[in-house]
Amino acid sequence: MKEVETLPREFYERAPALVAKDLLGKVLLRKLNSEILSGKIVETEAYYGENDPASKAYRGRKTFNELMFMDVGKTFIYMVHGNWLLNIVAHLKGGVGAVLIRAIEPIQGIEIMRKNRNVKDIRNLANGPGKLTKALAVTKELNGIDVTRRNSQLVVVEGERESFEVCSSHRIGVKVDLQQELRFFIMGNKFVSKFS
DNA sequence: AGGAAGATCTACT
DNA sequence: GTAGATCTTCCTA
Repeated sequence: MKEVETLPREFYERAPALVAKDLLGKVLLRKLNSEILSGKIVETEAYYGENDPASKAYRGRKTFNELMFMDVGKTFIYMVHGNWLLNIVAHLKGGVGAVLIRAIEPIQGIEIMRKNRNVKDIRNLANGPGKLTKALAVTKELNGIDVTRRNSQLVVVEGERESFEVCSSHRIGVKVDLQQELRFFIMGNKFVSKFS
């Protein structure tokens, strides 16, 4: 079997907004027992630190959010409204931040995702941050794992070479958003949670 | 102990 | 398409 190259750690050592934008089109790969589930990342959001009221790191470093202050390229997973949300830590050296993965386009293991989600429609499998984690069986157990390590249960790899247009908007569901638009998605992709 | 939280599902118009 | 109930941690009092 051909080895897939994960994205290098340096990829995540940049401003969260840049990383969020560049993660579009990459492939999220979940190894579950002997099965492989994967999907193309089509929607992301960037979160910062103490200047970002919507960020979990807004009120400073705590035990539950310290991953956002630490090594880039690791997962940061937490529960909101009964859903696990998957972030990848990304920031400049010494900075704070993470990128929320909001939606993927299923590629491999679609039947398993259907089972995990209990829905038929492919478009409805992973077109939202909580749906995607359920489809890929991502929970707090995977918190803090390194997505740049080839043998992690969750990794991010390079996708197909293809061109697409990136759109941006304000982040979804946040009470107080920043002026800058920090949500990014692939224009016209059917698996984006919502447009506008 | 209580409530807020980056959401989702269901049941309607 | 929209509104409302409900999902389950973890924070803050």
